Amino acid sequence: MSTEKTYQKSIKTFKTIQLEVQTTNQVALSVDCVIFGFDENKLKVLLIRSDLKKYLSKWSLLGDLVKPEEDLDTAAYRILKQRTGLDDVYLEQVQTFGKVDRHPGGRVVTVAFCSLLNIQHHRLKILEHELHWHDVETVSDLAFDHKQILDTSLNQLRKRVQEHPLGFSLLPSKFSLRELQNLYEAILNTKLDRRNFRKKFFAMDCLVDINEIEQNVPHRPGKLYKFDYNKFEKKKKKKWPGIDF
Amino acid sequence: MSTEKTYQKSIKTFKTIQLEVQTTNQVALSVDCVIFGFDENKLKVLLIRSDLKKYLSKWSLLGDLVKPEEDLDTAAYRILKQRTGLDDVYLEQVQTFGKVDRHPGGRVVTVAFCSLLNIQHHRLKILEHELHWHDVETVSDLAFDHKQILDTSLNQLRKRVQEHPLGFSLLPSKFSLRELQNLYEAILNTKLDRRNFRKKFFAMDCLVDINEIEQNVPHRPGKLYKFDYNKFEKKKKKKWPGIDF
DNA sequence: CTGATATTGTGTTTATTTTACACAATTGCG
DNA sequence: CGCAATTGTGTAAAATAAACACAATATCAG
Repeated sequence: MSTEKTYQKSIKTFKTIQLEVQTTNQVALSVDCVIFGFDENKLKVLLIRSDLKKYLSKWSLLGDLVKPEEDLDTAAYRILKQRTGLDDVYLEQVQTFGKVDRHPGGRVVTVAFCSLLNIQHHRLKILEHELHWHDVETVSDLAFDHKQILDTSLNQLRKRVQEHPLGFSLLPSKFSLRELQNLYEAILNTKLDRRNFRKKFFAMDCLVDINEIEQNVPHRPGKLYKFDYNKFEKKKKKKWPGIDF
Repeated sequence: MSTEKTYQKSIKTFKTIQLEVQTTNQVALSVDCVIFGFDENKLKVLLIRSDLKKYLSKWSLLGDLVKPEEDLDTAAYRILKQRTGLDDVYLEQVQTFGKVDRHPGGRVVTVAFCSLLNIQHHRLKILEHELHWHDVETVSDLAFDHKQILDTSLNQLRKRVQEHPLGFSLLPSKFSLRELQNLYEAILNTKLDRRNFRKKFFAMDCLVDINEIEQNVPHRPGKLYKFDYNKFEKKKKKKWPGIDF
């Protein structure tokens, strides 16, 4: 069942239970997943059409109520699995949004999760629903407070991707350095110096040359690499405390 | 399932759904505050004795259920106000903890907040309750999953304090450079080079010399400074995107 | 009041990291 | 076979971070 439908269901009964809620101090709790992808050199986010009356025709994040016997991250993984068929993706809690009036149907506190996945691997299940990948740079006007949640998640992603090797989840297992750079430029929304970028990653010694090259490019083809997590771990610098204002 | 179908179902099974919503889609939500202080050159955390039977004699964070008409941060501020009498402290959401079995009394999801306050200013109200400041380095064996919450909060504090001028909330408004360095060393649990530390802060141009010196120290007294947030904002470096593995 | 003790205040040198930048080599295509 | 596009490569300059020592000033003990 989609988030919206579940929401609706609980909303229908909201007024009746409101008194009870107030006396028991309980609230509805949901999880919303900000699912990032990378395609056509753009950072994308996966959205679904809201079927809530108030938000008719608006797009929203993928979410659902948390079940009573379900951990938060379990709920997030469940949503990912239901929507994309995937269960081995990167997933991380972002923040919790709990403004009293954030949901038109009543008090629903939501825990936002961020996940990264490779669009190429999961095209199939997407078309079944009213699901679409949206260019993050042009998204606006989402349902609920989902724009705020997206912005927060994107900011966090920008920060974390500079310190942790998250980006590789968004790429095919074989990739060229140009693709890698395009990814970073898309996430950070900036231009990076090509030579320094290459130098940085080669110095990390975490890219394995697999002796293949790009195919069907109208120019000199680049070499393909894969990411070696173990090598990365060994080489990454231990950041010891300084002040970095 | 279509919206219409959902609607019909909710009508037909109204009472069932009402019960279901109440028992399956709602959880208790609490806020726990990790309140850091700084005294005797140690980083401290404010804890209260748990009154839960299962956790008798154990210490726990300061928390309370979120009220149905209360925003999350409002709840956190309320707890701070109740416990310390303070309402102008630094407060930031850390993370949400929602393991199904984290609370022995049933499902309680908790949103952790971190706050920083100056112990000197708030000694008075502390003694009224079973409240104590504990050295963070030696805390262990807290009630619930509060040790995990503390660890997570401390890690986040360590990270943020290196990028933002949070530390000043923990100091008196007038402080010596030695006190400032002791604070950073306590938070980061490390030793810093004194000359480089001073150089760093003076280069930031955010410390105002107030022409006073320490009193009653058995050695050459240091000058006292106060922190100027506006100057800090102007001077802080714009961190432009790089990769920093 | 004098010497012992403790800590402040201060600059320079070296090493490391980051930035800026240009040209030859390889492929596809017409 | 020449044109267009992009890869692959290195070095010099600039900025930042790290290491490090000694004179000045206060309290305290006698």
